[in-house]
Amino acid sequence: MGEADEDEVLLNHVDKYGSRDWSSIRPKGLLQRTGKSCRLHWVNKFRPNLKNGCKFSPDEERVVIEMQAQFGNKWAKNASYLPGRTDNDVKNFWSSRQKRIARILHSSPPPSSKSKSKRNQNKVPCFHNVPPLEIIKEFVLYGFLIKV
DNA sequence: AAGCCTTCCAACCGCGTCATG
DNA sequence: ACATGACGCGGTTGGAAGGCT
Repeated sequence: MGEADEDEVLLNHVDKYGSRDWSSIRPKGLLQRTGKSCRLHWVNKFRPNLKNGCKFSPDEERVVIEMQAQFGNKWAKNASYLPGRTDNDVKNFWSSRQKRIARILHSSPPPSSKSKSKRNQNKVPCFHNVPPLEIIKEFVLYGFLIKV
């Protein structure tokens, strides 16, 4: 079954049974995926009013930063303040932003994130590849974070 | 043109919580 | 009260795509 077919089955199922009945999908033989996997896929791709494929606006970035400062890594909660964004979206956004800041500040990346490519391990972070405006922006945002 | 590097995104995994029997 | 199964969340990983050297 192709990916498009799987999506169609998933959408039909949600249409019929709603977005809370995930465990019955596999037993019914509709899909080989677990209910958990189906739910995640639906939430991240098909949930109504999703902003698919567009980058975070400056306003959205600001909200993420403010909410993260207020609630911490409560991505589902933080995402609830961003219409059309999922917890995964917010989490991914924050994670890549943290890596960028860590690189800019010459500090090592977060220890928990296992570097996926060994070739990056010896690379010294530097400003050379970062556009000046980006550096300023990140420092402004980082300064805001420290202050909060 | 080719290889390297970064970023973005989708998905998996483990754990906590909640509902049900 | 307890066991079990399902859902939801947060951390993490891996691949694709595009930019850079």
